Amino acid sequence: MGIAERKGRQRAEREHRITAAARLIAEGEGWRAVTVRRLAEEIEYSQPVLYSHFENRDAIVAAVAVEGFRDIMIALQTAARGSIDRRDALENVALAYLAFARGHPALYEAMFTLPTGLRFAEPETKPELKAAFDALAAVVAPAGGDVAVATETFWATLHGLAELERSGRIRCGARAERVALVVHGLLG
Amino acid sequence: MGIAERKGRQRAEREHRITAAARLIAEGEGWRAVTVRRLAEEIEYSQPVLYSHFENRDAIVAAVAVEGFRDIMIALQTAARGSIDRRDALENVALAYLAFARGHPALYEAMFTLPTGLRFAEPETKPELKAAFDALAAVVAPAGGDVAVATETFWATLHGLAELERSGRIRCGARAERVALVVHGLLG
DNA sequence: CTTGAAGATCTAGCAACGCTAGGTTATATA
DNA sequence: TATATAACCTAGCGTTGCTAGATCTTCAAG
Repeated sequence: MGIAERKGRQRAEREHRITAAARLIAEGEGWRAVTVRRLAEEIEYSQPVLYSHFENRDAIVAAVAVEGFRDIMIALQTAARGSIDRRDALENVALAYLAFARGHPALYEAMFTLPTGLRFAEPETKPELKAAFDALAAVVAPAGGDVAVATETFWATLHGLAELERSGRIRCGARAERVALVVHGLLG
Repeated sequence: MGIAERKGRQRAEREHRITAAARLIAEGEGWRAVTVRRLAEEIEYSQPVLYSHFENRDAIVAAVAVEGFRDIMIALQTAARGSIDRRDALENVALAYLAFARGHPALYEAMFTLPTGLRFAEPETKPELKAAFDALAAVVAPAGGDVAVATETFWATLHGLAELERSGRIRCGARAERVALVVHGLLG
């Protein structure tokens, strides 16, 4: 009776094709180009099929965002692993964070600025979000003091830098200096 | 021949009524409720009239955003003026910034996350944006070091804190601790 | 005062959007 | 082979941003 399993697998694969298409289109033409009609055409099904996978368009964006949190966690952990000391780790993680935001702007937009209903610090918080936060906390932790507060502040700084860089409101050329300043503030 | 002036004044006033209506609706029901039809109804003109004032809907959002930069500049200057020393000034300005974002979420959204084409550090940068940046720089400046870099970093941190608070991703209860940490990092 | 050009405004409509009701086809079970 | 169920599609509703073309108003020249 593996027939139900097969159906389940096919369904999951189709769902993945939806988010993959959304991500691809968004990265190439912006989220405005990601319409339900376009996605339906892309996966070669009619529109109502999408609504059997996701409650609405925002839920599709949210699904992509969750994928993004998985990706950024890996990027941050990799950056942390290849570091020699604490200062180096903080700097590498910060630069990796900014590089991620710059390298996948549409993905980052889904994660932070588009209206997905993703929450933190709540019962139904997705494990992917928690894991990404922990990846940051692991680098901040050795400072002593309140780790949660320090991690939140570090994260906010990185997010702000990423956003203001993306919107062209701070000079991209001064990135290294700003990161150095942030790391100095955290260590001093 | 004050007739042309009168027409100009009336036009300017009508334009202001558009942005005022947009701001009001956005603050009350979110930017999704701010449609061109709705605004037209609000000012009691037909839709095409709006397009004689603004190129498209985004330009209306951008106009509101510019108003927002004027407002936040005033808020920051006021906070700075009522401070006794540098540490106090930094803390007051930071808290005022976060309070502004929290108090006018739709306005702040227009300023930072909605797709207006507002740029900084470019020839056509609006004076309102520059002034708001300078209001921050004035508090950061006495630190020594590269003022521009320090201001950009301070601003990014505040923006990140505002955004992550708004989206419920960091605990609002720990706001004061985070601000204290930021100020400490800047002074140390 | 009339007339005609210029400007201001509106009506009506296009294409595209998110989303859904209801009918149709395919599939598994009896 | 018949039937119930699941899967899927067609067609359409209401709304959106935006615009072409018609209409009405204003003002200067004859």
